[in-house]
Amino acid sequence: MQKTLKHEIKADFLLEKGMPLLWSKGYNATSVNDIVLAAGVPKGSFYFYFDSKEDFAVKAIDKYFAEVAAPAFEILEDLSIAPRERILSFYTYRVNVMKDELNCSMGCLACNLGSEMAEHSEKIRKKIADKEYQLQSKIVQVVQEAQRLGEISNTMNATDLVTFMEDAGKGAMVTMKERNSAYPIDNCMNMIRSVILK
Amino acid sequence: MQKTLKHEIKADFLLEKGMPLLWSKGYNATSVNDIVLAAGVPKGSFYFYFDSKEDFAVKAIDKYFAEVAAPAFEILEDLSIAPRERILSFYTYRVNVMKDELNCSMGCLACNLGSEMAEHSEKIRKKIADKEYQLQSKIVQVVQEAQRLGEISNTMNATDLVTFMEDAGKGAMVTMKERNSAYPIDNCMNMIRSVILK
DNA sequence: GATTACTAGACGAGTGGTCATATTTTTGAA
DNA sequence: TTCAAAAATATGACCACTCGTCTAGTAATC
Repeated sequence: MQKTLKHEIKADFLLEKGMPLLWSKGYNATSVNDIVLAAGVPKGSFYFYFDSKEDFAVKAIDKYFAEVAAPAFEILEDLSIAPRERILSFYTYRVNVMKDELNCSMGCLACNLGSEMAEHSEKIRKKIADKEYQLQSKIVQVVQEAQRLGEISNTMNATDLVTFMEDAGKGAMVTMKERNSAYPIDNCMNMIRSVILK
Repeated sequence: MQKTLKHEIKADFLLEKGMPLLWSKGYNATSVNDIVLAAGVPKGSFYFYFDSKEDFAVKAIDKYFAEVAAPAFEILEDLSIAPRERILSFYTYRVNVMKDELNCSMGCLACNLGSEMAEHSEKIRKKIADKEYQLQSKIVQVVQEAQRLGEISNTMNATDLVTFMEDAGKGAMVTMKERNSAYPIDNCMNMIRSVILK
């Protein structure tokens, strides 16, 4: 089917209304009905704009990285700031976004869907793995730059370091949801600052 | 209802057969039917042994910590090993258990359910938070002991350190599932050894 | 015969997804 | 500029199925 501009705009509207549901309730707990209700659109229209619920989720992940994660990317690329400070500022931004969301309860869409769906949907798993790889590559570049400048010890492999930081952040988000507390991500931030990036 | 021994045994049998499903497929993707089918028990019986599916999950978490996590606890308490080595050995054991499970795809039951259900079921959230707190407390004790002996730097607060390690492990498990690879947990283990516990 | 242990099967609600039909928009020749 | 034909979009009833739960009943035990 040929996709017109109008088609794309309305599909995006569905995504805009449905993404928060997917984000906070997860894949299985969010029904197609919930999504069309939130968007004020008849049920039948959903399948005019998306092949399936799975297709919707994949596109929601795209949108999440394109919109929610985009401002964080910009920080990483701001050459007016020293590399190490850029990374810290990047993480601080992400932490603040998370804290703003509904009492620290939503976490990260990609992380949530990854944990819930990685085993059950290859399409979703691949999309998340792909997007996270892109994100990680950018961070690695900045870390390497910081290492070259001597801002960060260069005894560690940059990829290993970044993987570890990202994983720590992911886990901290899960714990945050389990405890209804911001302590895990604050602690994670402190640790990254004082133990990892030095 | 008065619970007889027989009742308890059969309930435990249901848990034994159902826990792996909950573990690998998650809460929403595991139906009561799946559970009774796996146990070869009539569907109607399920609600004779459990109040609800949620109740089943809570008890499965109990069983998980009591049985799957128990051998790891013993390592932590083995006074014949020096504290720092005890912690490393404790984490190594957990990593190996995870690697054995179905191509690194199952992760940790508590972590999985926490991520999926913390927002939707207060009972499940509390049970997980409670069990993880107990686990964390034990690790903290050993870390403090290692700090007292000078095996680990005592500049960091032990609770913060352990929270960070646990979170890093949790996140590494999610990434492991997303990538179908053991690298994240191996990397996490190396980082704990060479960066955190020193 | 009374009490307890257990179970079959049905219940209503909800699922993702389909489809025939209705409406709107676009098109292009008169 | 008009207007019908064609394409795009909208709609909600409907499908077959699964869900968690419960009730009414059978089987076992005392």
